Amino acid sequence: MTTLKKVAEHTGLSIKTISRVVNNDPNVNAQTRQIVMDAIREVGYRPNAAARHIRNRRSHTLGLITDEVATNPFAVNIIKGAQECASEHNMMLLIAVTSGDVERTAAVVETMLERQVEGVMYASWYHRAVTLPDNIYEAPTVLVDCFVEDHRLPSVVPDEFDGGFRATEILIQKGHQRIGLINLPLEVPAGRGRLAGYRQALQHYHIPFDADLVRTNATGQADAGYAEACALIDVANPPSAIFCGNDRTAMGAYDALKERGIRIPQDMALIGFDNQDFIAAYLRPPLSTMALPHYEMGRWAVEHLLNPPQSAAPIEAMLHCPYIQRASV
Amino acid sequence: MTTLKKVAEHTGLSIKTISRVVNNDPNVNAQTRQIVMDAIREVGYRPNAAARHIRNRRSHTLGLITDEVATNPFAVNIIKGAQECASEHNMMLLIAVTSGDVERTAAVVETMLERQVEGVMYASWYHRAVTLPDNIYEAPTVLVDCFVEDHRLPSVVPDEFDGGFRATEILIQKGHQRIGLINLPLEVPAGRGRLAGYRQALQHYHIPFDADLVRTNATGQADAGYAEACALIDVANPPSAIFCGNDRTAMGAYDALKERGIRIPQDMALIGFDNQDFIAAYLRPPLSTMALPHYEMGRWAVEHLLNPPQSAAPIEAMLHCPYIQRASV
DNA sequence: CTGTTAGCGCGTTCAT
DNA sequence: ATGAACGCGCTAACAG
Repeated sequence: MTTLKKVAEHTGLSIKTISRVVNNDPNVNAQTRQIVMDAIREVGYRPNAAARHIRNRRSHTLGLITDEVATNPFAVNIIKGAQECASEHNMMLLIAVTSGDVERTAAVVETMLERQVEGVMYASWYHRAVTLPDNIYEAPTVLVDCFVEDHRLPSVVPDEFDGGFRATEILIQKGHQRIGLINLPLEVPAGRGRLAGYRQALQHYHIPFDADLVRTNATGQADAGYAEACALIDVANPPSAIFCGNDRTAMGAYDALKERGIRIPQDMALIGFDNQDFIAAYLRPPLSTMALPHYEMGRWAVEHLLNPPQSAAPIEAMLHCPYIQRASV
Repeated sequence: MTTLKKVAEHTGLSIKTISRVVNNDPNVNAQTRQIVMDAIREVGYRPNAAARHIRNRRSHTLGLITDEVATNPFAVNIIKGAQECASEHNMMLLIAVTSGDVERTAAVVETMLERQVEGVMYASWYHRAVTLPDNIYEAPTVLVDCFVEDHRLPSVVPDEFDGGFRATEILIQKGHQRIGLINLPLEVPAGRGRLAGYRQALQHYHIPFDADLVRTNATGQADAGYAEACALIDVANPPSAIFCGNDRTAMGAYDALKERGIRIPQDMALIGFDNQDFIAAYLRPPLSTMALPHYEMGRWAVEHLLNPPQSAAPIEAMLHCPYIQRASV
């Protein structure tokens, strides 16, 4: 290993002078600096981050724990957002996957704490309440796409209500008056929030709410989406547009409509939610949908960790879900 | 911060004795050990990984650099495989995304080197040749799902040839004699390897090769897959089965077949490649396909870093692509 | 079985 | 502008 000492011996200067040069201390003679720089290149010196960490008491490290996100294509942009933001702030990311297991999470947090991470993020692959081990409170923490029941930890999640409202509004503004909803189960925030947004939009535009037009995709999968779409088509007074609780539901709905020769969007408009990679864009016609702000949540989390607000109560940030216009509306 | 010293003062013992307990040194009196353990709990001592790193000269850290994999749902299982394997070996993963930019990669490698990573992995989101900065040679490195032209670095990639061979063989064993191929471009290893496997299988089973049955999906996307499938259906003597170079191609082919009322798999068998999340399983009927061993490549890379073979020449490992049987064959 | 000494690579005193 | 000495938290080597 090449150390400051090596460079010092190589130049006949003191360790401290080398250190000054490495750290851009102005109190160094220009000539000396040049000599040192040359020597550094020559011997191939590289600072030792661990030693610096010990002295400066800063690890320049953030931990990112995920239940399954690293393994779930769905939410992987959280990693990208966090990583890029961290990198802009000279921080590195330590990652770990826990499969949501609390004990495993505790162990992972423990090792991160031993490494003196300056903050930890816990990310879920879908918006939900999570159970976390106690030791996570020992580090500054931000929850990404999830929250704890008692809201003792700051978190950043998608604004489901607003997304539901705007998805419905887009359909209304296209002239639709009967709008079906194939919702996600009410057990998840996405289901509750999007439904509430849907109802609010209806009310705002003076369109009566019709319970026959609201169905639930219990599994969130494409096959159930197919079944619910069929049911929706078969009601007495069928809708002219369907707001699908997620893109997989829409994927199933596409099949149902195509089988019956119902054209999208001419005969039936469809709007999805999630902007799920490799589905939304590749469906035929490409699916218009509300995007989940994964990348932005990742960034927000790092930003918040590096720049915590003074406020006493932990924040719950709700990020905007942008509309991705394609060809199904 | 709680240090060994604190615990030592708390117990009246020497620092070294505390250290022994923490490190499970057998040379400690059982009673002393108990006293120390209690004290550790009481003062909330936690070892400092950076200090250990300096002393032991081991960082217990591996770097994972990705061009876009962290951001690309497609290959994210590389992370999961690497992470799990690392974790089993008491190592943590430092990750970085470089978007394939060589200078950025050089900078990232530099910071990883400063942190004395014990190895670095460079992962690509699809099998291809990559250009890497010189400093990557300063750390033990494994390339994942990619390789350098001169093969100076060990790498692990999918066995494209074998996958192509077996995909074709599966179709043949189902009784098909005329088998179409919508291949990926020959510029990528996947295109070359899968085509070679296809031809080899044909030859092995004494089925003549017919150039009319081989088409190329230039973009690898679903819409081009649709077009090529249409073309294949329209040849004079059409195939009874199609081997699609990737699942997105198959996704497009599904649309082409459905439009024409051709049933899958009764009228036309379809086999994909990649086992792409949220596509293969959700297509109707679910797509039978060859899975890319992303998870396994991630594991292999860590294993190789932690347990490098003695051989002089860098290995290029080719991992098996398992057949995922669903309902399209 | 336990403690002392030394030193990992670095940066902060405080001198010179 | 430069350097000597000390200490960060930890462990290896060597006493005792």
